[in-house]
Amino acid sequence: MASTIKDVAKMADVSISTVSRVINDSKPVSPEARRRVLHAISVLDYKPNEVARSLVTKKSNIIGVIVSDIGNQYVSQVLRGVEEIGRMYNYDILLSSSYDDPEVEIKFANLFSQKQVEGIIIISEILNQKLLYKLDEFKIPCVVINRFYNVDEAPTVTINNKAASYNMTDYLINMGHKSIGYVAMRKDMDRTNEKYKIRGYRDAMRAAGLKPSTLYCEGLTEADALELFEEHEDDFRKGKYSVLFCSQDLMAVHLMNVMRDHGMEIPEDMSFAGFGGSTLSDIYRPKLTTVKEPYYDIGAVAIRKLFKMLDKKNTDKSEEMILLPVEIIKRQSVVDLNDKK
Amino acid sequence: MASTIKDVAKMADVSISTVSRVINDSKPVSPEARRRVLHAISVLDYKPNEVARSLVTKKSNIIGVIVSDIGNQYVSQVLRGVEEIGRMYNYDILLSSSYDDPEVEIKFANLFSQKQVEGIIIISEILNQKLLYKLDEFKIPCVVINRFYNVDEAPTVTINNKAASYNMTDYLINMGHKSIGYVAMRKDMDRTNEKYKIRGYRDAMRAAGLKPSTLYCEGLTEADALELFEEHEDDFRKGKYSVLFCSQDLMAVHLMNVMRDHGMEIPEDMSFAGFGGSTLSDIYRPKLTTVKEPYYDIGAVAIRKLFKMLDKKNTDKSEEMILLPVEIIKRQSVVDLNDKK
DNA sequence: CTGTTAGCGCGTTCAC
DNA sequence: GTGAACGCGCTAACAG
Repeated sequence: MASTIKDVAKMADVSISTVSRVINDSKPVSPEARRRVLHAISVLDYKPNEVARSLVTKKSNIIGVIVSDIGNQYVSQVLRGVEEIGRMYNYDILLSSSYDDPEVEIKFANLFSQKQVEGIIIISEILNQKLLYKLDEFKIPCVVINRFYNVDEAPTVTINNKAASYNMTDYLINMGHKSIGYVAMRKDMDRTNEKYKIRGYRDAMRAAGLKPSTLYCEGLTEADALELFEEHEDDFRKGKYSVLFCSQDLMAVHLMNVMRDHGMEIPEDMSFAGFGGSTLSDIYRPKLTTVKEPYYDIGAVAIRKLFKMLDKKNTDKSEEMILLPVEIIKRQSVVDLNDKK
Repeated sequence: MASTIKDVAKMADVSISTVSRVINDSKPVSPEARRRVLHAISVLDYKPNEVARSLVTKKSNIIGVIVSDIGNQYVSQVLRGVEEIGRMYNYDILLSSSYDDPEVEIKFANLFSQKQVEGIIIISEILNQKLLYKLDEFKIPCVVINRFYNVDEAPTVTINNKAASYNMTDYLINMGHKSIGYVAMRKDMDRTNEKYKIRGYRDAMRAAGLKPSTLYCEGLTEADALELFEEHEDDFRKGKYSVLFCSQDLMAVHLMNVMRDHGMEIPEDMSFAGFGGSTLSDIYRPKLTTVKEPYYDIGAVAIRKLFKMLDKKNTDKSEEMILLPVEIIKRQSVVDLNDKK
């Protein structure tokens, strides 16, 4: 059995209050007593029981994080930021993967509240209103990180999808491209931030007097890419598009693969731009021009926001949305048509 | 303020003991009393405070996981297994990234022990004897997951690196390759499991009457790959090797990139095999033949082992090593030389 | 400066 | 079957 505050008190021949005082440095203690306590602590290798402490102080120093899937690259990058900043403030992370099941998320919220977490961060693709409602009911502060949805019920950290998409499109135009196709996920349309990305693309095209054209893809698998390719093969061969701007890096890579499999040269026959800034975009050849999302920063900002809410629980009720800047990474997957003139 | 057991007792007009009994189903309670308690619980939306509970039962239902870097693909895949199985047993995961700093790992071990975690899983590249010693001192059960080191001080879950490497080499030989080069990380040699991989390769080569040849690479970056290429360019051009078996997928991919950049055709001029089974290996073209490590299973088995240790703390002191089977994934990066005959 | 006391919320004797 | 009382390990008044 580990030693308790009592053991220390006994050995140092003081009361437990005095021990508590030197541990927390909460009240003045005579040098002599402090010395004896410190000595006893080191001899007994005493470490305060945080559970008992939490019970009385009502501070667990734990943040609950509910993610869709920890195995997801995007999620783990964000989590990195959350974890590191949390650590700076002496907070631990209680982690759970919901696999995007709303009911499971609610179950976790319950569990976490029972474990007395002080706040919760949600990294999820789905929008779980019921969960937010529940958290509000529990009075547990909460910050949402979501690539897809805009949430009004809680502070959210994300990027300005529309501006990012606008800027990338603008860049492509500056590279001399006029026939720019946008590849979007069909299943994510309407309900998600995808629509903001598309809007940015369309706005940029129209501002340049060009005609936007969107292709829809069912999912993120290679098969989905193949399907999209076959559907539009004629257009691709005829050179209807000089570049495809894909709403996700992975889709761009799959499409490049498929086109190559069908004898097209990349980027000569078709330029590509992605969205995300995944490590894959840097490893693949040609290196993919893409919109780099600041994953780490998103996590870091989110937990900082959470701490702020913890501080002044009453005042800062601003359920704002924090938008982080993105970076357009210019690589070889986009050919400069200006050179050809 | 959330309601407590007292509130429930008051409303149900029973003592807190009775409430506790129906919650834990620990002792018989009259149907009538139970009904009233249940009703009060639902009305008050009462949920037991797990912190208070832990304090008295000495069971936190929390497992601490110390990882090198949660942003690492390998780590997050393993964590998935840990998390999911942990959940099945109603355990939560307290997560922290050490970034491979031994001192930080020890700090976490202390923190975790103060938070009364019941066990700890370590997913790290480094071998931290001091940490293991400390955990032993705390009497906190611990399982180690390590791709590189063999640990004797605690149960370890890993794969049979030597056998895996042997089998892959054997496969390459069967594909008609005779001049098989092995690419290893220099910095990981000797101290790590890398040596087992090399041994497997060498044994397989010798068993087939072939001469092993190892090339050393400094690290995992593209620059490292380039350096290795330049160092051995002559050999590569002269066809000294028909295939390179790389100790990590990423290195294989970087090397393929570099060789292509220098005008070589892959896999025509050089076949490639990797180790890891990363998602990248399936996305890259040509798809990479590789040894697929069962990341999820490794995590799942590790936490199961931990639970076993928690069960019968005294009996199961076996500090064994659990080896999981791997799979050789045959893809297009290795050409079949037998066809050419 | 210090020790005594009263809880925090809950599980668990031990009498009734 | 049930409730009163104690204690888990600790912090926070409260007197002194």
